Amino acid sequence: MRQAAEQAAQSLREEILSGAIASGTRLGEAELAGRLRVSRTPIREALSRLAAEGLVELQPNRGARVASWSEDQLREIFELRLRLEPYAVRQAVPRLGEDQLAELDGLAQRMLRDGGQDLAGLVDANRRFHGMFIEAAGSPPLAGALKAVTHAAVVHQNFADYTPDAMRRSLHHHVEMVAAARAGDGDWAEAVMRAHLYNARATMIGRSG
Amino acid sequence: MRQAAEQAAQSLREEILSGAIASGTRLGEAELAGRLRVSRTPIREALSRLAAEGLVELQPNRGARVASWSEDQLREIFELRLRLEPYAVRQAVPRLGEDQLAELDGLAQRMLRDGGQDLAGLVDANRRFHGMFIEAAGSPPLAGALKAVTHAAVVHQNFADYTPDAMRRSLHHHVEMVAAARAGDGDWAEAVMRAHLYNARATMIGRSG
DNA sequence: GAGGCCAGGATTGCATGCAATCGGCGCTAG
DNA sequence: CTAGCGCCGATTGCATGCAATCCTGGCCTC
Repeated sequence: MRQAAEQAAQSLREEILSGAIASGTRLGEAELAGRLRVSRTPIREALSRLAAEGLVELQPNRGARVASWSEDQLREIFELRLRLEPYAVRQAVPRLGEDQLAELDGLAQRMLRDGGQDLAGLVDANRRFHGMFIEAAGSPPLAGALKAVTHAAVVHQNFADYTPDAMRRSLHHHVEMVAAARAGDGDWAEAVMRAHLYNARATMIGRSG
Repeated sequence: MRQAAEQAAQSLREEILSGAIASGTRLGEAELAGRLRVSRTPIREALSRLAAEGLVELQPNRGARVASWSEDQLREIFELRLRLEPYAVRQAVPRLGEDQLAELDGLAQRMLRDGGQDLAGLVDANRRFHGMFIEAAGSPPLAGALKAVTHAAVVHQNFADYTPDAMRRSLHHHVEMVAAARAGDGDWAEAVMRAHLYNARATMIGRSG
């Protein structure tokens, strides 16, 4: 996987994770090849990878579709995030530099100020916020496991379902997490992340899926 | 990923997970294509997937190598297994049928009887043993996360480093886990798995890597 | 009128060919 | 004798072509 294929994979990943391509959408090789201006070979390679990451589902001789999740699976995904992501945050806190803290702060403030008006922007900022902690934890295996779990649709469908109260709580959690990180208090940050995820899970489970 | 590519991926996975191909080994596309009797295209697709799974490392224009792990990463991998695998066992226990219990029992007994003489056989049986619990947990996201974490070399290098005492404990843990599962006692099984992993980790950390 | 079947078009799966890049070796200069 | 440069074989990356499979619609049969 290199240049063209890598780029194609990244583009698709981005589009799926941001919600630009809906769950269940069919992904034809020829169509993608035309759209991304490469031949089908790198497209196939990209789809292969995304399938291994769990973002798309491949059916033999029947092409690829953007993956979708049942409510049970979403519940399970939160269970796993609860076991991994607070841990990741704890590991990350002592490793965050001033640059990263500033960026996290910026993201948290921006999300809070916008208040969930711009849903697409929120999804993206939220993804980057969580991603930065995972990255900063500095453990490829941990990052891999979380990538296998933290799927787009979760984050995305999620925000669409938030009540105003849940949304407010969520946005304030981000800010609090940055404060904890800046204070160098891993316990605190970990606890906030845990609360953050329970809040998200409750929102999700009470409703559709 | 379908027929030839799928088969190639499975073959390679098997060879890597069983330790037949050592960590760091170079995987040339042409060589693999010749050995597995397919063209380079499905090989490339297979390597792509295995890279996403973390079993091989792809360097642009420089081919693929079987992944290897630093001691820090191995430590981290155990940390993650400890967070996921006991949970998986707990979920699995109430879902195990008589057939599966019998198979688990057979594996545990066989490993115990052999006592670590046949290292390759042990690695394989151990992999199947753990895999059955993960499978039985019935959660694709959990299985995915654990796959991203439970790499071959870990299990493999591991057994090679076991002291006789640690080996004995490990093999008895398997038997005890089956007893717990048969008793339908998820708490028990979970606790045994936790002990099992701590035992493995201690073995690994005290020594090289 | 409904259900099954067959043909045509579309799509995937794989093999092959060619351009681009990399690594190793020998050559030259200092 | 050593360090740096450039060429050449080897390998990867991608595009294209062809065979196999699948889906869709229209038709025939009951």
